[in-house]
Amino acid sequence: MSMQIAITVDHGPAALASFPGMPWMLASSTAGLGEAALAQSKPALRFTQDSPIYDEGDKAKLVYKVVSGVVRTCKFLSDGRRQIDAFYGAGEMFGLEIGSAHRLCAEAVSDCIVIPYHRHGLEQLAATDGQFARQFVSYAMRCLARAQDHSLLLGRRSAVQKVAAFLLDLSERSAGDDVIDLPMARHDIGDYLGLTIETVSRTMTQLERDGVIAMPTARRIRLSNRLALEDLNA
Amino acid sequence: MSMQIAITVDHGPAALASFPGMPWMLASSTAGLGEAALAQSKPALRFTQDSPIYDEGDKAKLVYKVVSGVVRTCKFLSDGRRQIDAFYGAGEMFGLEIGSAHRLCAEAVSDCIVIPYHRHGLEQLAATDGQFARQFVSYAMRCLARAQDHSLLLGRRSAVQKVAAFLLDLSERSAGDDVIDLPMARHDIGDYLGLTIETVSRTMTQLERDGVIAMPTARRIRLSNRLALEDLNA
DNA sequence: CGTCTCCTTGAATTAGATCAATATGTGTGG
DNA sequence: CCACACATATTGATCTAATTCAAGGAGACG
Repeated sequence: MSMQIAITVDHGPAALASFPGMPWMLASSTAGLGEAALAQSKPALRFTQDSPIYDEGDKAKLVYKVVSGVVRTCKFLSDGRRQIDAFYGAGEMFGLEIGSAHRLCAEAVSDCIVIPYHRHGLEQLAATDGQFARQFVSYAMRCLARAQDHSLLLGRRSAVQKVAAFLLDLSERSAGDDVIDLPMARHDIGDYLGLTIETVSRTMTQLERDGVIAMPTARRIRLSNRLALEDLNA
Repeated sequence: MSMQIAITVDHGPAALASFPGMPWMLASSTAGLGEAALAQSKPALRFTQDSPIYDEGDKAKLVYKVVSGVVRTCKFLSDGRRQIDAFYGAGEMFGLEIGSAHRLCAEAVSDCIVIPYHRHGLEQLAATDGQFARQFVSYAMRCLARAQDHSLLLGRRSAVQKVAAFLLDLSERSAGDDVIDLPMARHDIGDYLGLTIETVSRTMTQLERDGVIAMPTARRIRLSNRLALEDLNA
């Protein structure tokens, strides 16, 4: 079911600035100039778990920012298998494209709220505001760095190394907390790491047996031995 | 051996514009404004096969454009294994970073000539010239798209699919020619696709047996049945 | 003509996938 | 609150694609 309800959310400058871990523009620099105009371009949208936000090939007229929840971008193969390209959490942007169409699809991992912006508006703003444009580039380059790291992970690492890196990455994203609440299912983790759910599960129980992590519940992970996790990836 | 000789090459606007398949700026838009200033910032450099251009962690003060030959960017793991992130051919740029240091190392796949530009100069130009800045973003986004495709390839494809996709990509880069002259060794192909040299070799001979490709020599591939190759990836 | 590097091929091994079953929730209606 | 259905997660038993280990070829170059 593709539940998509337009709701009213305060997303003026103040609200935007309050999102934690803001990785991108719209936070500080352009609070005066573009912010207001852009923020009011569209109401926030709510998506229920697993509902599509846009599909591969859809016209890419909007760019999104996550307010709450988690979004995944992915591609499907003809045989139904899926590769998840990235997860996006609160404050992160997704959906920006170089061409006219989306190259990946986006789906709600959990129930989530996102704010859509007109891509055209962003581009115009970037064209007139130099500082904004620089943040634009910076954002793209950071995405690129992430994608490169992901490639390295997928190409030359064992299942344990992949899972370890994934957990460390998640921990880092939640301010380095040792306890992680996984917003996504094993299936998602597998499709992100290029593994099956069974291998993900087995690997995690093995890490638990080795005392490297603890799993109070399937969705809650405690990094009991962060050093050991880091050592796995060298 | 790290052979790196400064040589004099005509790389003024005319020479630059003549590189085929120019994927980036400096070609058309800024021929008047920034081009001349940037082009004269440094003499072209020659690197011999397998010599390093920069290392992971080096200060990223320069950005490079390939004049001739092929360059690879890669990361090394503690166990000595290597993941090649990308290959860059004539006219392509590499070495642009978001932070102060290079996140990958760059090496000459074949003997090659590259032109270094001052990153600072590019950034300044981007700050003053809107059109240049837009091409800058466009370049970063295209790199991102490539990296995402690469992730998909590494995560969820079999050896044959990887090799097939690689050959098709190479062909596309050389204007869709059915005959490809591989500039890189099997080792490089393996490290790019997340496979061993043996698997790359076996896979290619299998493709040859199936009549999908022909290999007059190890480094020359003819795509005899492009359709079959494309079908492999669906 | 030998040496070195790169490529191919073969046999044995293994990490991870697949197939199949059981467990652990989690929400629903009685 | 319990019983049931349904999702998601774990665990076990094979199977297989790709790696690893080990020889041979085939060019390139002095």
